[in-house]
Amino acid sequence: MAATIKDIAKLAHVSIATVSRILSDRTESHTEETIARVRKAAKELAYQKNTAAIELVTKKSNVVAVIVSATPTNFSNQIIDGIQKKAAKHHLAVIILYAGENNTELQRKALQTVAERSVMGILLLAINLSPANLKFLTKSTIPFVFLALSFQDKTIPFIASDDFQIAYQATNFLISKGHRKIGLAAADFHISYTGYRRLAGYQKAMQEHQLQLVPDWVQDGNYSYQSGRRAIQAYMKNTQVTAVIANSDLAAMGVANQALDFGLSIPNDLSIISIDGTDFCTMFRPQLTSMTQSFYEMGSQGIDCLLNRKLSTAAQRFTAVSIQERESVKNI
Amino acid sequence: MAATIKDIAKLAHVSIATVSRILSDRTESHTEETIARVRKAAKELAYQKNTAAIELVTKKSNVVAVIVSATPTNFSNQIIDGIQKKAAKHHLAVIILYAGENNTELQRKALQTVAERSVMGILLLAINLSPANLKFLTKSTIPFVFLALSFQDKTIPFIASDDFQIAYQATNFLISKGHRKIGLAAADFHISYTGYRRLAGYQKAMQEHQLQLVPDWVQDGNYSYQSGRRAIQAYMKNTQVTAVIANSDLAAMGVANQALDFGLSIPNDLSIISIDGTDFCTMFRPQLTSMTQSFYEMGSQGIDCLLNRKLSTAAQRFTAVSIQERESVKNI
DNA sequence: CTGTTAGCGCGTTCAA
DNA sequence: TTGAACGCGCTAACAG
Repeated sequence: MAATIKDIAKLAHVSIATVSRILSDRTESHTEETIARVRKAAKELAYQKNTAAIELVTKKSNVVAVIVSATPTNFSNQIIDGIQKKAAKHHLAVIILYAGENNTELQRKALQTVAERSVMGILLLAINLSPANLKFLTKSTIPFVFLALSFQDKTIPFIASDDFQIAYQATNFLISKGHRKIGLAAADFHISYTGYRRLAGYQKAMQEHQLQLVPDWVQDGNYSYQSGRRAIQAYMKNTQVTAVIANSDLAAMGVANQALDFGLSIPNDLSIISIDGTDFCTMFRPQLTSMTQSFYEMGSQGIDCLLNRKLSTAAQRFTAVSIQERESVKNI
Repeated sequence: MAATIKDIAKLAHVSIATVSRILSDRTESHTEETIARVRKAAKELAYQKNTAAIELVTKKSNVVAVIVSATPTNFSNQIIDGIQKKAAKHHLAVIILYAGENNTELQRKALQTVAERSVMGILLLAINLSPANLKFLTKSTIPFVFLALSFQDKTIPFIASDDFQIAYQATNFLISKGHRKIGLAAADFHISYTGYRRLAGYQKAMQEHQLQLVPDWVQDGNYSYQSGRRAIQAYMKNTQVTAVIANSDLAAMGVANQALDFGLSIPNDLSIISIDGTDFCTMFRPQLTSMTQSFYEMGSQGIDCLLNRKLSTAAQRFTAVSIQERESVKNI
């Protein structure tokens, strides 16, 4: 079977303690000759260290767990990319677990899995934890940070965009283009803090410009493609809206396609600004103007945060958002 | 710190062996009363089992590792979904590791990570392993299966679509619609077995119909959006092609957009059939006709395969492909 | 029905 | 500079 340090010790005629030291690069006080002999033996036996044993004795782990939702978002890849790159720099291994979409059971299972493995930290990508699961997490002593999701609670660490600002700026942008009747589509305004804040940002901008707030212009959803379609289906009874803020790129595509299906032209009949700014914005026609979030940065900072955390500081950070003008918003 | 079975034993006034048995549901020979007492104590201490310790002694693991490439494909989610569902049924935990795109270094690192953890199996999603890494994997005694990628070598287990058939059927479909000048775009025909087989299927179909094989109609690439665009850029010098087979949905979108940018209409001026059939086919306009692969099924069967493998049987299975007619192919 | 004991593979004192 | 011995938390015989 797999070789152990004991085998190496035997082959190299040294003690296991010596092997242990040398293989973990604690070579300060060892003969060049011994070191070489041990290394050679290790290679010969194709030695693979047993992480379970190491973690058992050191009570440490160098893997960070990323929990992602199977949600219809597509920015996860960018975040994971950021996580991956930064983690590699610090010699951390990263494992990813799926937790379904608002599935308490699956969330619990994922949390359980990582807790049993005593990972060094947990990154939660756009995961809306149930209260019970959140409590489980906070009690677990494992450092964690939420990514791409913000909280009102000051004790929960997160790295995300300022959702109020996103919607506020998007609305102002549309207003600056001459729009007065602006829809807000496909977010869970009454469920998540994210949705709540975006609604607030939108309302603030509208009010600051003495613009009418029509309830029907705000269409609930879950950031999905279908949510986007449904928003336009609802607007149809009320074609006054000249521009809509879609709460995800996927939703924006749904909005656009349903509008197209209704015979509307974009952006001539309807302007769209999308929130996220992933690659799909340029792959769709017309190319989607977007409020672009710094997903890569979120992932990268997530690792930093885990590394620096002394188990007490609850860091809450906002990453930059910027507006990318493409083809889906028209000056009217 | 975290409670151990020793703590529970003390609290419940039993031995650690009893605790161990009860907590792992080996309750056959235990008093209802003891069981209750132990369970209560465990709950009280918020006991979390230490997986590292368990794996150390049992030399078993119930986690399967999935290695995915950061490649510009988008079907991974479907495969992972299939893996997840089937794994849950068997009480397996799944962890996912990224291995970059044809990055030997990252591949090695991912392989190393899972080898050190002695997972119970490895699923490789569309990963083109370097020869050295493949050798490392085969020597490791850990069961593995490639997903969405086939091999000529009969000893390498995989579950994938029959790439020859995919291209053969796609080509025949186009021919049945009246097309004679058919392009094949955006695969790595001279690098991967997948590309090689698809090229062969295409050529076979063309030849069977006495159709001309024009080298320029076959455009190399890497399944990416940009590959798709480049193919059309190349065709421009040679506008004879009336239909193209795009080797991925992303590539198909690239093909379509570049054609659009050149002023072509789809499918009037150019028909497109896409290989993959993910959600993007219906989110794109015109909706993409596709050769749809059974990705979910691949993931699901991948777990079965791992479970049934006696470390010797090299299973090679093909999953179904079907053609979904949508809007991007025109009868001429 | 339950307890005792011996490791699993490794890092870490403490001596030598 | 090196080695012997202990223990991390747990399971698996083997007693009783």
